[in-house]
Amino acid sequence: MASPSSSPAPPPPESAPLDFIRQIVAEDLASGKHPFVVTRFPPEPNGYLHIGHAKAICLDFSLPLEFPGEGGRSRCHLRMDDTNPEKEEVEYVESIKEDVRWLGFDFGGHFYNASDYFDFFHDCAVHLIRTGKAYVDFQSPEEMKANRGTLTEPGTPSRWREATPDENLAEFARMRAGEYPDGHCVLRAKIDLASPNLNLRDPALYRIVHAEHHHTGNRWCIYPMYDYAHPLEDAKEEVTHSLCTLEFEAHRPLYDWVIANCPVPAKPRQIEFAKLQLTYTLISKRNLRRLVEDGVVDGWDDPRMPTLAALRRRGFPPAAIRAFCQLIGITKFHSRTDLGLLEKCVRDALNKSVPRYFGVLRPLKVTVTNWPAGHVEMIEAVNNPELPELGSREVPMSGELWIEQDDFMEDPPKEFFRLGPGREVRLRYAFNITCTEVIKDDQGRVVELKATYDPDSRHGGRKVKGIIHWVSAAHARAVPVRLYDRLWTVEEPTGDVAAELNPHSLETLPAAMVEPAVAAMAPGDRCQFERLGYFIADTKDSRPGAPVFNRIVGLKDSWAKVAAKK
RNA sequence: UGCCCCGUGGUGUAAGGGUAGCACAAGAGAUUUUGGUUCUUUUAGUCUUGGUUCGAAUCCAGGCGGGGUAGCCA
Repeated sequence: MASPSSSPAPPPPESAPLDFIRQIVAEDLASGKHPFVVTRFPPEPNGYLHIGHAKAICLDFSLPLEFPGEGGRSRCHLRMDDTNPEKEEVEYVESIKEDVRWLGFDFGGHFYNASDYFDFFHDCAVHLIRTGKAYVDFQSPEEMKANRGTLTEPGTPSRWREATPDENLAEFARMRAGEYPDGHCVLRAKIDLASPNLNLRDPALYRIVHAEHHHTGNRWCIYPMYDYAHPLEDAKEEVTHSLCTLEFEAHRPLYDWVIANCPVPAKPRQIEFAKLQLTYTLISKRNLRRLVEDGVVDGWDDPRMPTLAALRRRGFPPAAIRAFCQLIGITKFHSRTDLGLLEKCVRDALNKSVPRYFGVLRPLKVTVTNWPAGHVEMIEAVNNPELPELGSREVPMSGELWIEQDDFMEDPPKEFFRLGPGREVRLRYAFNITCTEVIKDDQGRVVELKATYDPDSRHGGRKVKGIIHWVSAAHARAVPVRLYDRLWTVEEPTGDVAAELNPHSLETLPAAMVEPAVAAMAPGDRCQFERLGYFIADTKDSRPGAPVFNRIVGLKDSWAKVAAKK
């Protein structure tokens, strides 16, 4: 399938100051604590990756590029954290791989599944039981919760807490053998029921789940909990720096406890950073799932979604997302980044890479009354003023044109530089025209303009302030265009669809008029429609010779700002 | 309510005892056959109160504010 081009992440510039995580990594390398670094990106295959994951991916995968270490052995693993058979599906695994590759990162042969370590987890559990550090608890979930205590009071021990290692070993074997139904008992760590950190009040290590696992099938009916499995996964892979988001901070003592009490080949260090939040955007998987299931959007890859699949389809270049992630930095405090910064990164990437064409979104007919009947003139137009090597093309010009409705005002203010009755503007790369007549329909709507052109203005002519784009009506091709806007109307959406959803997040224009060259664009091709914005031929809905366009992002529009002030 | 983490221009972030810097946004101007791009420029900040120090955004204490945390989710 055609997919908007990807490009590998280049080695990063060595100018930016180091964030606190990079400082730690640099120190660990300098001190000789580690000869090279190993990181990992460990998504749970239960949904699609989103822009928040991109922040983590860029961090995890950039570190080995920035700190190659001894013999260039630094690396980043891609690992499916698939310890919950009830939530995970194999189809997500492929989309996750695709998204990581699309972002420009290479995990080489370092693709792993936590479920490949199930035997190891089991052996460690047996070790914990033997050393008296874990026990099988038959309390119901409700009892366990009640006996966990409160924020101010310690928990009370389960009556199974003092069972002997042999008894626990036997019970754990029964759990594993499938002798008990779901929820009948759990394996718990024996740590400290009075700990001020609730995570240390004898946390569950294993639960019984009789469910088929997408990767291990029916081999297991007990599954490890995140807090137990994750440190073991990291240690197994000899990860040096295990980076995760802030909500796992309180879990770190448990992470360290597992590492300290199990026979592991390495001692990874967990470091937490703040997850990404964006204005006008809801990122959490739970919310995205709801939008999809409720039909608010048209699937996980609806271009209004913040999933990587959607951003790809929307036309965001991976390099822009990488640049964005580098710009926002890594910290430990909660913040919310301006969505405009992401869009700015997208514009920057596209400005310097993509050809320009003429396209008229909302066409208004202009008849040039003094144009020689039937005459067609080929006009040379530059493909990208930033990239002279992209050359130029010829655009046909005739006496009947489409221009943008927004480029005409019947009663324009003085700061409006475009067309109005009696006003003169330049048709970009072509001629100056002067509006001589405004034709309206029964309801008083402007339906056509008549104008005269200045034949001497082919390569200059009178200097005018307004320059507009245009398309020859006889040569124009009609294409569907979708204009996307932010999904939410408030800076910090809560997910209240009725109150906060942007009713104009998608506007579909069935027939925009574009110059002939545009019709030849292949799915995934991007361009700028001059003066309007950047567009991509949709990879899903385009047909050969009949592209359907998505607006990636609009151009900066300083006229809109002036107009808004009035 | 306990414990833990965190507070720097509007926003995102540097500086980790010695000139508060950068980017985005906003404003002004220049250039421009895209009201784009580019360039110049202006505005604007260390939560608070004490303490240590010749000197504190930085170290210490209290306060205030924000966040996390009591799944057999991750």
